[in-house]
Amino acid sequence: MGVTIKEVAKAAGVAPSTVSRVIADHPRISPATKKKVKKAMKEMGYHPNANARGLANRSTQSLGVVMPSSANKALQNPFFPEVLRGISAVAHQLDYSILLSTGEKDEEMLEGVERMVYANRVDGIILLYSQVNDPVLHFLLEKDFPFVVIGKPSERVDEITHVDNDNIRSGKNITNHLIDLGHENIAFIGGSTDLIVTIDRMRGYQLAIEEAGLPYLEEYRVHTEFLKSGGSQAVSELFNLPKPPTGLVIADDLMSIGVINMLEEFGMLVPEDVSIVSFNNVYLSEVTRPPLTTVDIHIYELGYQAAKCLIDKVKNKLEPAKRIIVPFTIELRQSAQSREKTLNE
Amino acid sequence: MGVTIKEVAKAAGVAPSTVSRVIADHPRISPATKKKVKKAMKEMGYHPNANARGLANRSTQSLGVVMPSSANKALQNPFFPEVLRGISAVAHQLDYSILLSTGEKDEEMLEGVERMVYANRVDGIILLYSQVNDPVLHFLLEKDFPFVVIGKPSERVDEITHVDNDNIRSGKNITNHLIDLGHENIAFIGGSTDLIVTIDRMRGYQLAIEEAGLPYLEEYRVHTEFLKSGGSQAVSELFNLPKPPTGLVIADDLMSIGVINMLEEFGMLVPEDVSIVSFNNVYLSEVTRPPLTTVDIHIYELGYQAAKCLIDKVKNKLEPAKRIIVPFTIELRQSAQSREKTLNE
DNA sequence: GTGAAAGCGCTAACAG
DNA sequence: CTGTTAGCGCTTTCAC
Repeated sequence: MGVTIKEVAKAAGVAPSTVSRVIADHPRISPATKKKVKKAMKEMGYHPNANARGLANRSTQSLGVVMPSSANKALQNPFFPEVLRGISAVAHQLDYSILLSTGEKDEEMLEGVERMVYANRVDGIILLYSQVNDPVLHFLLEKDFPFVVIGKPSERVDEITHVDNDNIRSGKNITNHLIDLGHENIAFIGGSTDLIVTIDRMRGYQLAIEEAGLPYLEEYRVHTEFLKSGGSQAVSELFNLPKPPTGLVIADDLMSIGVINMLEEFGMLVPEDVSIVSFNNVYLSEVTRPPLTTVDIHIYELGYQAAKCLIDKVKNKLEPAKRIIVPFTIELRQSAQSREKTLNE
Repeated sequence: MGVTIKEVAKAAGVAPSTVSRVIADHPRISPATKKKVKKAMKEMGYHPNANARGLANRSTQSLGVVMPSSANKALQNPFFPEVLRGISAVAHQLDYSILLSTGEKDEEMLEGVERMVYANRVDGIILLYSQVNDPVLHFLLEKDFPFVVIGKPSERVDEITHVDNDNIRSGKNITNHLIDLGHENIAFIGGSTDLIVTIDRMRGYQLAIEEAGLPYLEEYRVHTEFLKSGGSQAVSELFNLPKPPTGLVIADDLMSIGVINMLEEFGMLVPEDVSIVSFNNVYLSEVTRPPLTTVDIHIYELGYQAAKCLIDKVKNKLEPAKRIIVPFTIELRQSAQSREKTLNE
């Protein structure tokens, strides 16, 4: 095994506790011994043992990150690597490790989180999703374990630190963009209504539609699992309505790509026949054809802020619950065009 | 903090070591005490402390997973979540945790791995990529730390346990598919030649081309960073050649999607004007338009096998180096069609 | 400013 | 089969 603190101590001619103090950058230590010890550490290639440290001061310097269940294909959404990038950045900077947890089924996920918490493997946890009635959330709440969620918690919003976008407002804004382009029949396509993000974005859509005095129709709202076979049917039904939509608000870029391809199969072009706007601005949305008009939610920043909040919270149990709203911007690209143009073609 | 082994011992009226034995499922322990202890554990909500365990028996029950640097957009490739799924599956099953490491720059990545190793945070490491002259690989080799790579190591192939596909053969097969379809001018588009996977797939392409007596031309080989702006130019040059290709072998599905869109910009359709085949069979390749003819490399299985190998190796330092080749299959879809058809249209 | 000693929670001989 | 006794490597009072 590696060099231990004792060996360093002996080599430097001091006590182990002194070496420990040097590691911790203790104030009351003479520059001379400090230098001496540091030299010995370097020469011997000393590195503190995380386990021993953790055991001695009941902390782990690591953060748990919980991805959603991989049962659906949602995990393949580039959202996750991107948010991980943000988390990693601060973790690396502040010398934290990242423990990843996911699972095929919901039950497996809970098990994973329980293990992290019970075994004392992490100091805190970041939830990369938010859905109604989440057993993981309940568990964390019950154990009073430090955690933050990316997205808006489905309950106890004021007691749970979370980092989110204003999805209602962005939903409203992006829908308004379609309205400004002259569209009057605008449908909404989103994923599971168990996800808070879907709910919020649809709510924004609703607000814009109603404020503009346009019809907020049941038939205009489609909820389908990401790109599943059933999705194709749902979308086709939309276009068999007496008044098919000319504009689509879609809750996720990846879904948009799927929908665009479905539409093409039905012989409809985007944006010539139907305009599409969506959310996230993942990298793909820029290089797909047509490039997507989409809400940039600044995924990296979501991860970055969440990690910072969590570390604050971990270091100070009394840190109050915070809500951080990361601003969004709208990327205008080619998937949406004016209704006029649509008609003239 | 949580319940300790001592408290359980006292409650069950046995010694701590007995409790420890029960936890470890030690053979020589009477069913009676075993039951008694288990009952106490359950009642008190006991969970062993991972740190203390690790410290006492110098092991961590966790695996480090190293993703490539996030400097380029490669991280957004659905390959990674998918391979993580495979790793997670066995990790969960065998009660291992997953420590994730990545970094913006190469240097940061090395730092991350060093920390994992030096601080004794992981028992072994999985490298999710393989490139030439990788400092991380060198470090691991030098420290003689247990690790496996997914892909083919750039050096010391026989000494390093790795899980890979036969990328040369798959490259050859899929190129042959294009040849069988009657294509004679076939180009190759791949990412960085620092990546072994690119090299192998191109090599397969070369073999097929040469075996068929077709021209293996310098101008037919394009290496471009994934979907970068430069990529567009490189691709356009390809089609300004005196004999532009009618078939494209592309080293990665995501790249294919980018290329298809570029081509469309130039007014060329896939597969009508040019046929495309590629690799990985990520979920997107099935729902994109056209669906991609691609090599299914069984990503999940790669992760699954890698994790198993690593755990074997961790448990038994003497485990010999292995090479596991995960078989590939070819998914025939619509992005490639016969040269005849191409001409007739 | 530094050392001695106790202990974090668990495991692993060694006895018996 | 089970209890006793040492630690694993580090931190942290408490003295000096």
